Amino acid sequence: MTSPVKQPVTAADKTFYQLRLDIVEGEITAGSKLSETELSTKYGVSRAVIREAINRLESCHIVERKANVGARVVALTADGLLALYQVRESLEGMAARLAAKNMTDGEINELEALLNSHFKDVKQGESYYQEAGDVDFHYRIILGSKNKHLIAMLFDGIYHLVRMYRVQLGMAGPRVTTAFDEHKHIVQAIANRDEELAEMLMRRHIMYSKNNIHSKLS
Amino acid sequence: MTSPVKQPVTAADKTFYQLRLDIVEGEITAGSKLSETELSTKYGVSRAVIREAINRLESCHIVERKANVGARVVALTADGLLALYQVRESLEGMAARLAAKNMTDGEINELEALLNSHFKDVKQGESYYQEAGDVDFHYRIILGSKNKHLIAMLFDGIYHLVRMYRVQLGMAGPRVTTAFDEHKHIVQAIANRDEELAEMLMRRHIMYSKNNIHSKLS
DNA sequence: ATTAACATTTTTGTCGACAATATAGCCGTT
DNA sequence: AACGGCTATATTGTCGACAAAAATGTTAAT
Repeated sequence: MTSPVKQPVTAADKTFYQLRLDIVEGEITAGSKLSETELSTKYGVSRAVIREAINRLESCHIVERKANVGARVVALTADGLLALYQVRESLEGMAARLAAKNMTDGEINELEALLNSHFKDVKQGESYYQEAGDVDFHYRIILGSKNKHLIAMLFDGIYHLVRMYRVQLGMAGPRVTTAFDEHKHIVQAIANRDEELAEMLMRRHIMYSKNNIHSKLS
Repeated sequence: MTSPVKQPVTAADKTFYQLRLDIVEGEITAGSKLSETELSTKYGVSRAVIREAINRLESCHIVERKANVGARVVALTADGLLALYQVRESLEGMAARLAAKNMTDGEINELEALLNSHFKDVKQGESYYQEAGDVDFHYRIILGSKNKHLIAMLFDGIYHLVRMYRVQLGMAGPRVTTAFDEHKHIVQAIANRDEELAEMLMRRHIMYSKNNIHSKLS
């Protein structure tokens, strides 16, 4: 299988990834203006590649641009986070449904193995599960949907924005113990090829996550 | 209310809209290669603006680009259409749910009025309902969700692709008579603020549409 | 005849400069 | 002092040219 994370080949690619990283990780602060000339000197490339990178960031809804004025990093608001999670609930719910339909038995076995390894970590009190494990879990289910559009929307769009909120509003990772059980039930539904249940459980899982985060904001 | 269809201001904007139109309407045939120099002479603009237009088309998944090779218009396949409708079912279902929650009473009244005017047209055997009416109906519900991401994904992404399939695979418009009843029930659910039902009916409505189209393909 | 390597040509990627537009500051008027 | 218009300045939009990479065509060797 070809890795879904394609590595940059052109300068505009590299600049795009770097710029996105710097924004998501908060080095370039939310709401700030993106000056093309300034960035071109900072990243050591021409204005043309900066423009292309900014255009792509605009398509991801990470920056907003006004014609003849310039681009700004999006502002982070509670409403924005809510809207994001509404979309995520919808798309990942569908992803779980399609995964129950389209994942191979081998892929499901791998998913179960992944979950077992997480279980051991959680039991030992390790924090590994906190970030990468959760992402990996959702990652595989989304890929398991085998739906190109779904995969692109979530990986290229939603996930970076969600991470941006997580990092910059200083939220902790996913709720470790309870989330693990939810993951377990989702995998069970997928293994049983129960599309309806898989979607429903995934949606509830994300709703819980949303409520958890929303409570920390207000 | 400010119109959600923003008009082009810069040359790159205009070229992007024109190019998208030419592709969706089939003047530039699906699967064909997009030569930057060729297009720049054809549209009478510099290669830079063509490049920007192509980049934006790539973000919409209307063209695919390989680094150092070029861009091609996407190929239309039955699987691709299926994937599209899966996403559409998910997103528009959520849009209906959110519309039931967030639309104002005034907006709902307008929606009902729109449906009534369609009803008269359908009764008189007019074909107005065929295309624009259906689009307008879905349009308003999506806007009624008040969710920025949802609106952008559907309007900028999915809808143009769906139309591209419709036009180029020579499908007729929506199923007039039965679809009308489905629309009516969806509006009823929204007027009753029944989020659950609104989502479910919208999903079924799109599923029927998918099945209708899929049967014509095979 | 097929293949491999090389040279040629075409196409994309990148750059710096110019043109057009918006922003900011200044001046004069009321 | 406040407001309106004007000028200056800075930033974005567009262009043509150069560099780099891939595709094509040609030649030579097996």
